[in-house]
This record gives sequence, C-alpha cells and structure tokens, in this order.
Amino acid sequence: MRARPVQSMEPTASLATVAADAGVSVATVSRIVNGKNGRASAETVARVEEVIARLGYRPNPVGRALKRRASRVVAMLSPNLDNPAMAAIAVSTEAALRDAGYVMILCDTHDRAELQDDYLRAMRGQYVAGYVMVGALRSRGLEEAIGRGDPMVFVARHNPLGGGAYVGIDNRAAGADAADFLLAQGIDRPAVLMAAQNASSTAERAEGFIARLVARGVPDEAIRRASVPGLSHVEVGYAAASSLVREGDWPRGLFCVSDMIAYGAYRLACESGVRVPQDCMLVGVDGNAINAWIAPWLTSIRVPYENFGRHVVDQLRSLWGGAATAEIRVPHGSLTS
Amino acid sequence: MRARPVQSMEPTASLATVAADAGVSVATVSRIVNGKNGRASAETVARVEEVIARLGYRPNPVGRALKRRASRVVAMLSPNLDNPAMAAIAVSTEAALRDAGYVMILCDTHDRAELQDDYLRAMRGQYVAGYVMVGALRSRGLEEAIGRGDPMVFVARHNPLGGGAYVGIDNRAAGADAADFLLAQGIDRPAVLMAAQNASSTAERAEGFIARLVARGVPDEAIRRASVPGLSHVEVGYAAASSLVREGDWPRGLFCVSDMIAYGAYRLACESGVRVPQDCMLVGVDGNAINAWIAPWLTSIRVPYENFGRHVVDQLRSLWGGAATAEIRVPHGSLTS
DNA sequence: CTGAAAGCGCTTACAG
DNA sequence: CTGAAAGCGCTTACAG
Repeated sequence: MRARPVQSMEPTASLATVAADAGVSVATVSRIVNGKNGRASAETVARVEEVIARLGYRPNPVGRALKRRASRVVAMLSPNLDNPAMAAIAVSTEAALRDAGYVMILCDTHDRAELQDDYLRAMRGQYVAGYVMVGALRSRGLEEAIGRGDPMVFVARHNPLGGGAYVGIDNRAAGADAADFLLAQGIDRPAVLMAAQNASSTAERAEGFIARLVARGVPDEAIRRASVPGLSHVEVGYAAASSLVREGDWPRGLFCVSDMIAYGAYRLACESGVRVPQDCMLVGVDGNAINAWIAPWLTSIRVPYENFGRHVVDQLRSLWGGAATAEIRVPHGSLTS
Repeated sequence: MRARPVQSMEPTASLATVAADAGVSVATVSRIVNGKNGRASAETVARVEEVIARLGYRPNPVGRALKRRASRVVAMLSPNLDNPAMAAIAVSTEAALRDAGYVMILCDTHDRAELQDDYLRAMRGQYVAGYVMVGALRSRGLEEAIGRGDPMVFVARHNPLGGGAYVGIDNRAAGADAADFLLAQGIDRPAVLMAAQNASSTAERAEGFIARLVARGVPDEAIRRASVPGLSHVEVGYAAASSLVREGDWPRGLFCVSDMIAYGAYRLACESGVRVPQDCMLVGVDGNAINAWIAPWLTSIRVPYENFGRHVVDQLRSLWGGAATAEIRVPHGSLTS
C-alpha cells in the first residue's frame, strides 16, 4: 500500500492548472493575477481567486522573466564582504529588496574589473531588474551597461564614469567633521591615512578633512598624510601608518578614512608602544558595530549603512519609473567611540 | 546624422540568430552548445562555433532554466552576515560557486523560520539548483524541501531534522582542544559561555569542552557554565559573562563557543577592570581575521571558512550526482592569538 | 547527421 | 468580458 502523497509534495500549480480548474483560459487567469482585470467579470475573478488560493498558485518567476525579458532579481556587485561596512550594505540592501518583492544575487568582484564584467554579462542574461554597484570599477562592461541605460545605482563609491544614481554619505563633510573634532580635542596637527586605490569616497573624506584644517588655519604643508596602495584596508592602515611615522613622530591625532584603516594603524600603535587614544587619538569612518565591543579606543563617524538598502531601493524605483538619476546623501552620525 | 550603434549595444544573440547565421536549425546549434555533438559533422560544428564566437553568443540562462526546470542559481540561506564568520562562509561559497559556473542568491533569514520558508518557496520557483543552509531552522518548508529531495547542504549548523549533507568542523574536538589548551596554561578551573538558541554546533563545542575537562579529572560540578538566549552573539557573550560572575569570581580562563561571544565577554571584563588575558584568558572559536588587528588578547580556534565554499560545492556536486549525503568535517586550526 | 515540432510557464496584442 | 495564438529562448524526443 502506497502512502498518499501529502499535499505539500504536489508539484507547484501553473497557470494552466488554475485555468483548467476554474474553467477559464490561461489568458484570463494571467490578467487576474496581474491585476489587469478592469475587464473581468466579478464572478470570474472570484472563482479564479478561489482556485488560486486553494491550489496555492504562485506565478513562476522564470516563465515570467522569459516573457517579460525582466526578472525580479537584482544583482549586487560588491568588492569584499570581509569588510563589515560592505557586509552591512549587503544586509540592508537584501532586506529592502526582499520587502519590495525582489531577490538579490550577490556577486563578489574582489575589486577586479574582469570579474565585474563577467558578472555584468552574466547578470544581463538573467534579465536582472537592476544592478547595485558597491564600489564600481571603471570597465568596458560598465560603460556598455550605462550606455544601454541599465538601471544601476552606485553605493559608497561614485560611478567611475561620472553621473548616475548614488547612495552614500557626504564624504567631504564627514572629513570636515573629523577635522573639527580633532581640533576641538586640542590636537592642532592631526595627520591623515588613506588608501591610494579605487577610492573616490575615501579620497573625498581626506580632501574634506584637509580643506577644513586649512580653512581653520593649519598650513597645508603641516598636514602629514600617507597613502598606500592595496585592497585590504587593514593592511593599508598598517602600511600607511608605518610610512607616516618613518618620517617623523607619531602624530597626536590620526584621521583614518575608514575603520579598517584605523584597525591597521592601531596594530602598529600597539607594536610601537603608542597608547590609543592617550598618545594618539584615532578617528575612523564607518562606525562598525563591533567597535563598541572590542575597539572602545576608536572614535568613529557613524555611517548608517542599515538605511542604505532602503535608499538603494528608492533609487531603483526611480530608475524603473524613468526618473533622471540623482544622488542620495544619507546624513552621517556624529563622532562616537 | 545618427551615431552608428557600437557593436556592444547590439542585443544579445539567441540560438535563432546563430542558427540563421550558420544556416542550420536551432536544434543543431543547441546540441553543439551542449556538447551533444557526437552526431554532428565536423564541418557543421566548425561553422557553428565560428558563428558563436563571432556573435559572442551565450546561452540565455532563463530560457534554459524554463525548459530544463533547473537553473544555475544556488540559494544561500544565512541567518546573519553581520557575524564575520557567516560573512566568510558567504564569501567563500560565492567564489566556489562562481568557479563552478553558478551564481548565488543570498537570502538573509534573520534566524526566523517564516522567513526561511518564504525564501525556500521563492527559491523553488526560481528552479534553483540547490540550497546552502547556513544555520537552518526547523520549519515546515524545510521538511517539505527535504521530503522532496531537494539538493541541500547544511553548513556550520546541522540539519535540525537530522541527517543531510553537512560541512563544518568537528565541534566536539574543537571544544576538547580548548580544554586542553586552558589546562596547559595552568588554568585548572576554566568556565564556559554559550548561546542557548539555535545552536547545535556551539552546543557541541561546549559539550566537547566539558567532556574533555571531566576526562582529565575536573569534577563536572566544578565546571561553571553560563548559557543565555539571544541571536546576537556579542550580547549573548556579555550577558552570559555577567550571569557567570554574578555568582562568583571571574574565572581565570573562559571558553567562549564563538569569537563574537568572546567579544561580548571582553567588554564586560574591561568594564570590570579584569585584564585579558592576564587575569582571565579568553578562548574563542572562529579565528576571525580581525582578531590579529584589534583583538590580540583573544586566543581562538581557527575555523578555515575560506575552504568551506569548496566543500559546499563538492557536496552539491555529490547530491546532483545522486550520491548519498555525507558529512564533511573540515579540520580546524590550532589555537592562535 | 539534421530538422520540425512540442513544450517549459508566462504575457499580450488581436479578434470576437 | 474572454479566448486562441504567438512568442520569450531554450531542449529533446521523434522522424527522416
């Protein structure tokens, strides 16, 4: 004797199943499912909806995507989830997309242009509804996608080709805040550590920092700065701090354009017997959640990444609606440690 | 005068385009694309391949998925990317899937069964090739998916329903290693901190720790332990440590079943003026990359998450090949700080 | 060795 | 108000 299959194991209902059960055509069911029933009798609608509910019908996204040449999938291209800030962006974007009825394919580009292009091409084949570019690189594929007008929002790092929908903080203002803060601590000659690579946003932070310092009377040539190449910000921080102190004393205050850079500088400070923040105050940007637990010595400008996802989806909606691209500047927090 | 469209902006070639250009049927092109050309003349193959190369044809994954009822998309369901260990699993899995020709949809379940089920259902509609369950929860949808025989591999946390393909370390052995290490440091009464929730793997670590201690002569009742509920391991660590020291002194050694729990305990130690590791040695599990930079006070059992992705893909391949499910126990590292 | 045809699940003019 | 039909891009028996 065979066990009766449980209801849940029955194959998913299709439009055809529903249509047959309701005694109407698939066209009619399709219209009702899509809310295009300005032209469907009330009885028909009721009957079809009953069948849909009873059978637990859900439109198949693949069939739909093929016909519409558009899916409910959004691609996120991100350079590295190892950075808690990038992870936070991914998390909030995933949640916001889900609330909007989309799912997210995660593409880790490792900050490599060829990988970015491979993914851009592959995602196009998936008929993705849009692209969330976290830290985009200049590349052939990017140019093509933009030329095509594919919906694309840039997060944290600007479109390397200029223009485009953007979500991020006001980096220059954040840098200026860091300058004000350090000055207010009585540190009149703070230095700055930055990454030399792929860094529109972090470069802006450094610029804002320096500009504010200069505006407040610090001679430009008195502002020590170190910039080293590299993709890992912790390593960049360590190396940049090394290069900075190789040419002089430890500064009493150090603006690090990201928390990861600050972590790197911190390690060198520890190795050098420099106490943080007593001997050298470290100011970062990101406000990683982990700081409160294990990096109380760090003062950081909090970036509300948990809100980025919402704004990213807003941007995508504008693009889908045909609106012109715009920038969304999310307000950053004050400095906290 | 209109600008000539650049080649890259031409719509993607389809099977039909290729077939027309090569003067053969789509069926023939399809067979060649799929390597089923045991029965295709050498000339035909050459001609078709030339056209494919010239037109840059790439099979459309959506059309293919619809027909095959199977896509090249794999779903990863993960409870929280905020945890660096989870992020590391996502990163390595994404890379391994990509190398195998798959893309990954990231589904953040927030450790909630309804969300897990929503995603399971949605992903089924996408005809995903398989599921990577990081920290699966017991749920109706999970039962159904397993009943259906959907390819599913469990990572870090076992299948709550028992059985199934698994990738993880030997948690009991890791706990035992922590016990040996603390004993070797001359700490004869170490305590243990754990999470009370959704924690097959972390519970195993605690068991292994306690069992080894007992085996080495520590009376079971002398082993202090604290277990508190909660999803955030940092908060769990803080609360568990609080509850532990509320009933006695700070122990000289504390085994924390995850690095995040150790971070939480660390904060309480700092607040209590307890020095780590001088007064209290903290041993964690995960070996987060960040430790080397900002948590040198932590000794941790390194879990090679960067290899998990490879094993996950191996597991999926076995399942696709119809093999029986098995467990892969990735060797964990020795204790490092 | 190759092609015509059916069909995966859906949408949408078009006709009635 | 509703349905038959075409077609999105692909695969695969089936026939030849």
